Amino acid sequence: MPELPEVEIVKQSLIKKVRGHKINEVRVFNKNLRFKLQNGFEKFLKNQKILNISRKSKYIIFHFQKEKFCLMHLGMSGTLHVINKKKKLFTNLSFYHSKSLPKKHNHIEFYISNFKLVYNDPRRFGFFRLIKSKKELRNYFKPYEPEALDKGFNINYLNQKLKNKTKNIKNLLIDQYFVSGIGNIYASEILHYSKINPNKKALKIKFKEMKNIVKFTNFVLKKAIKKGGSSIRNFKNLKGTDGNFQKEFKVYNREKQKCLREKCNGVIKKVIIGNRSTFYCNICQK
DNA sequence: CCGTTAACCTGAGAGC
DNA sequence: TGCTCTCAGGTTAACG
Repeated sequence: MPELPEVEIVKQSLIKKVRGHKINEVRVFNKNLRFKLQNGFEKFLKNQKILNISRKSKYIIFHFQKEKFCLMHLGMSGTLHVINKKKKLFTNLSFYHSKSLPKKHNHIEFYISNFKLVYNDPRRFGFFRLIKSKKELRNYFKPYEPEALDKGFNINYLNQKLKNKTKNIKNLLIDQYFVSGIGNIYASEILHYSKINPNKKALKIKFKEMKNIVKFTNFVLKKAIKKGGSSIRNFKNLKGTDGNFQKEFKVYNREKQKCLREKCNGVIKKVIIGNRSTFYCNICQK
């Protein structure tokens, strides 16, 4: 479920909670996630000190000593829960939250200091990947350049790349190999700010519209981070409180409601593009 | 090579 | 209550 802003909030929470700590033990209950956990997963992580946690597009990166890393992708339903050893303190500290400690779908437990970090994922679309060198890390993320917030995602990049693309701009924005970090919610939001119809062919995008895509991608994603991400189901931060950006959606989940653009009398439409729900105003998005 | 579709999974919520 | 149906913030193999 999380897109770049939500993953960023998870990263910030993890830094506060686990940076500098050692992983004492790892227990795996189900290794069949989106991809099967690599052999020796537990052994690789045991006794590793977590030097830092960073984020690239929708990935969390755990940094260990001797240039070892572990990537974590939350897929659609991956959540992390901090559980203190005394059971009564179990529920509050969760990066994603459920009203009580999830009983099902706890697939991995990381024993850290005096608590455990639990990876829960009902749909099992999330995955982990062990990385054994800086070079391997660089290579892994090469196809995901540029990230939406990188300087490389700029007007020149779009100008060069869009002219031979026949597919629609909305599908292109959520294509992680074109630009990484944008998902289904923020693609609709960015295109509304940019006044571009999501069905518009990429090669028909004008120079001025490209400028808007760059500008509003930055604007929307950064504002979403500032607001703590979007909580439309159960996304919570470390303190167990909601993000607030869902209150600022211009189009997402607003089918049949009035367009919020000033002086626009449009009504938000919902269409399916590439199997995903897409929201837009057919008056001000051309 | 490119673009599109279906598949991978489970659970929440709507409608009846 | 309970059944059936649709939908979900992601990724990618397979197809034409």
